[in-house]
Amino acid sequence: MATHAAKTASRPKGLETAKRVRKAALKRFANAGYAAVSMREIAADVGVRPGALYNHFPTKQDILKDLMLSHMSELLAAWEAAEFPHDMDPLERFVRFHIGYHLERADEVFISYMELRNLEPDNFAAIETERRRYEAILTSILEEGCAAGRYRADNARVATRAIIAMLTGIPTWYREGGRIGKGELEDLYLTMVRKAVSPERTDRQTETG
Amino acid sequence: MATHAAKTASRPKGLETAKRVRKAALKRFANAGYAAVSMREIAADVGVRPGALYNHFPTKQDILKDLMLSHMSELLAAWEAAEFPHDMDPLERFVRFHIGYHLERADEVFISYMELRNLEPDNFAAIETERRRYEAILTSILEEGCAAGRYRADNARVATRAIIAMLTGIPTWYREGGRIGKGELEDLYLTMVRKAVSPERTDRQTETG
DNA sequence: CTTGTAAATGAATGAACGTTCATTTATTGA
DNA sequence: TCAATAAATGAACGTTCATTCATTTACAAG
Repeated sequence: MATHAAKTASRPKGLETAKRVRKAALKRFANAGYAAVSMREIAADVGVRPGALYNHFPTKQDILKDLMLSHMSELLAAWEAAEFPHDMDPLERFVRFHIGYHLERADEVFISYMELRNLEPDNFAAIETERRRYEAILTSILEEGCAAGRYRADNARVATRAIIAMLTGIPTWYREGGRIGKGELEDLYLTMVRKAVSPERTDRQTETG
Repeated sequence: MATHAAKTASRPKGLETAKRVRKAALKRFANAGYAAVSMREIAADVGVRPGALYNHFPTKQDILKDLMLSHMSELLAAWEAAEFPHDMDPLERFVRFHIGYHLERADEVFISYMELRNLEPDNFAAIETERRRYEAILTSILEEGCAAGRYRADNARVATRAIIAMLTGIPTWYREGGRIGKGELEDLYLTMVRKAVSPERTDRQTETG
């Protein structure tokens, strides 16, 4: 019996096509949103007939799942592999890494938090697990820094979300080649993040009132 | 001649129906995304046949435009109308207002930055104008505070975006009735925001390196 | 009580959707 | 060289889509 669908490609040409499908879908999903992109559009980008896509991905949903899952695992792998000057403190490492990676992979990042609701429950849960793993990196950094008295965050989990939201918002407005350079951008955010979790008192306004 | 479409309703029953359409579309768009919601679903929620929707909105796109434009103008109006203790400083006013409003109107807020790409160019431009107006409020607060020496932000426009991204991220994870109360949440973020733009030096790590 | 018209119906439009599949074409290992 | 099968085709599947419109129903003003 010749099973028809869901058989993942294996020969070199097939792997090449699958890669082109991922690339085309990534761009389309990032620009128009998953629900607004048709398999026909992706096929046209790849230069293939719609039916051929099903030699490489069993469903449209699986393309999205593939993109999001591989993004999250590549994000975590990139953090593990990242190299920094030996005297750079952990918070600076995280901020610089996060900004750099999110600017490089803007489409993947965008999809991974815009299209969460288009994931079926199982796929959604898998992504959420990875996301929490990434957040836990920053939470640990903050907690250790607080324990050592270098930082002060009243609630490390909340601070984690605040910082990540702040950094992840960058690609929505920042454009390379504009007024602000990438290094300058990193410095600006690093300063704000450091101050936000600094141990120094700055709430004089409320006490003098 | 009986013109058929795009005639906005006027009688009491029609205004009532239009309101129900907005309400149903708001919930659906927020939960599933504009592109994934059908006019048939909205009509079913309202308790009406699909064709009847066109007595109140000329197209599906106009429903989205209506929701987003009225959200932005209501946001700005709410800021103008907001009342605070007379001795509360402007930054605290903004932070508390923003968090409170965004938690109250989570669906509207969510749509207004998730569905921007589903807006036709004219509608998109109109929304962007309002968004910039809102950002300008915070930028002014920061610039005046910096001039007075109460705050220090190396780049007020960047700080504005950082703070707004940080605050706007709250509704993606915060749930009322959970471990953290709304007042406590506001306090946590207020502390971080104040520190992030505080005039005090906190970059000892880089200097001792 | 009639009349104008707002509002809703019910059925239909053509187009687009994701997916299937018998078939053809291309490539590879034996 | 040839059988096995990966990969792509082209056409079709049933379904759903946003929208149109002639018709009916409901209501408010004269």
